[in-house]
Amino acid sequence: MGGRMARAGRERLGEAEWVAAATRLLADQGVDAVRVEPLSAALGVTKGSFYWHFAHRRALLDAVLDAWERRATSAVIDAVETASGAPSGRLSRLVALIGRSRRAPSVEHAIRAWGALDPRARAVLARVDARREAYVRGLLRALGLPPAAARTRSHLAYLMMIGEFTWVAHGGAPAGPGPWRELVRLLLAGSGAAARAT
Amino acid sequence: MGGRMARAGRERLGEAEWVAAATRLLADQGVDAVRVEPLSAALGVTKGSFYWHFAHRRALLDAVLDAWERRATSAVIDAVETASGAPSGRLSRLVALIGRSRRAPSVEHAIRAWGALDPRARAVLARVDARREAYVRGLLRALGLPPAAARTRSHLAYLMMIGEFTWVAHGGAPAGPGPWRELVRLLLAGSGAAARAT
DNA sequence: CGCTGTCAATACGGTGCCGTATGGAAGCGG
DNA sequence: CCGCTTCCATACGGCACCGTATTGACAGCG
Repeated sequence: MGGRMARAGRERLGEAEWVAAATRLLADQGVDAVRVEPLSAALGVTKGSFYWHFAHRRALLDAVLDAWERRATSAVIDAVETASGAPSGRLSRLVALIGRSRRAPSVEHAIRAWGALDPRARAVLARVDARREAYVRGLLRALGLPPAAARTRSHLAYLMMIGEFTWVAHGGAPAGPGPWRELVRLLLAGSGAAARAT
Repeated sequence: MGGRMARAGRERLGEAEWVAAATRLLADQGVDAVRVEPLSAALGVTKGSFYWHFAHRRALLDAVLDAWERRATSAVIDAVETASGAPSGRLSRLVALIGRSRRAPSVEHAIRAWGALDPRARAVLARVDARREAYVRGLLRALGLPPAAARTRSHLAYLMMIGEFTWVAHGGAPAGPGPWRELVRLLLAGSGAAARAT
């Protein structure tokens, strides 16, 4: 049949490109949409290429999970950590970060939906969640909340963040800065540090 | 709508049974698992039966959405009517209701995941969410919160409920009564009604 | 310049599912 | 009994996708 005219200008693909494309597909069409043939078409190659890089579809999905776990655990916390200053500033900054960022929520939501079905996605989520929630709990402790309150409130805050991601994922309007500032105020209620939260 | 008698051994199926079975499948395997042939097998019939009741798969999915919307909205209304007494009691009762309920969270979470992909599921969610959130907002207003605070806090509370459903859907432990009581306290902080909240 | 490793195209068998067509079988009222 | 409606089985054509060869293009290196 017709020429495969050496696709002009296209570079050769590595595993990273496949994972990136798969993540994109995952974000806006869900796990079940990340299939090897459509994905190959999207990348402008055939699945003959795919099966050179991955043993099977599942291997790609696992690679997507791995990549996300690495990014999710480090990215946000690092961004906040490097921001200098007091815990209250970090908390506000962390919370504000939730509102911004355009693509991350949809990826995360897709993985959460996926986690309801797949044990491995579930395990990744468990690790990421534990880490992030522990971080928030530490901030609240540093801001003067007693251990019990820090624990329950950090969990409530984390649930809210999950809710926000889910909410915008199915079309809800992002909460905006106002509600998030209010959240910080509520979280610090009765801690003596409330007045100083920015 | 045909007769409604099904009792003994080999009962014939009506639209309701298909919707119920589809909802079950939706709850614990996601939308993409709601397929005609597996579903038929689960009901012990062939798809010849299915296509008598529904024009196509999509019609079944729409019926599932309709049924859920009716139940989801009436559940809130029931919570309103059943809980006698003061708004603070209603709020506590409503919040406590989130923790209990066994199957509802997984159905709701599945529909929320679905809503990220399908416009109709999205529309149903928008209506249900608007109703429920408006109800919470009304309670907060009745408890003495000014309009702006009632609005932002009801939204935060609603996000938290969504988060809880998602959380347990992928294996997280339910929050339990403690955090929910704490939530009520935080929501009413500075309203003058906080002390009277149960 | 051939060799070898890397990435990709083509072709194939197999599976699961959709939707249609058609022909009963079991219920009911005449 | 008949005939109509309701529910279900069987059989078929078609599509999308998985995973497996098998072969081809092209790079860098010896």
